[in-house]
Amino acid sequence: MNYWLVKSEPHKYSWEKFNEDKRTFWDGVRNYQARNNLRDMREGDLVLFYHSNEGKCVVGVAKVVRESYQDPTTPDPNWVVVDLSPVETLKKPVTLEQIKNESSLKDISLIRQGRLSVMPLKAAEFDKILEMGS
DNA sequence: GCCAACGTTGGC
DNA sequence: GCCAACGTTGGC
Repeated sequence: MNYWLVKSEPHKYSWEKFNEDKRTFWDGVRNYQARNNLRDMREGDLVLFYHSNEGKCVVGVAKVVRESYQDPTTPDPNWVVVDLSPVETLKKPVTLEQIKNESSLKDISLIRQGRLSVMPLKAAEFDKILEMGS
């Protein structure tokens, strides 16, 4: 079981919309490192959902329901998507500021590599953020 | 809206 | 294969 964090701008695709849809394919990744992370996702892996720009907080947990396949929005075979479904909404969103202030989370990619939109998390980091959000 | 960070592209 | 130019992301 692996853990991940994905970013979405809420006005582009929000957690609320995701919960209405119940399932979505995660498209729009056009960065090789993020793409490689998508390809490493396995069915059942858990994924934190982060709102960038507006909110700047982790708002919920999703899970991988279909492993990577050709991005249906482009014929370019370089790009893939995965299918995700919502699992639960955090009682309290965990803000970027809280994460920055938490010493055990200072090494996560969200902070160290701000522009990456799909990143792996260690189990301890994932658990810590869930704990902060409950 | 600005700008820093950083990935990508293309000329040499 | 280096590196300057350029584009994109995302925090502020």
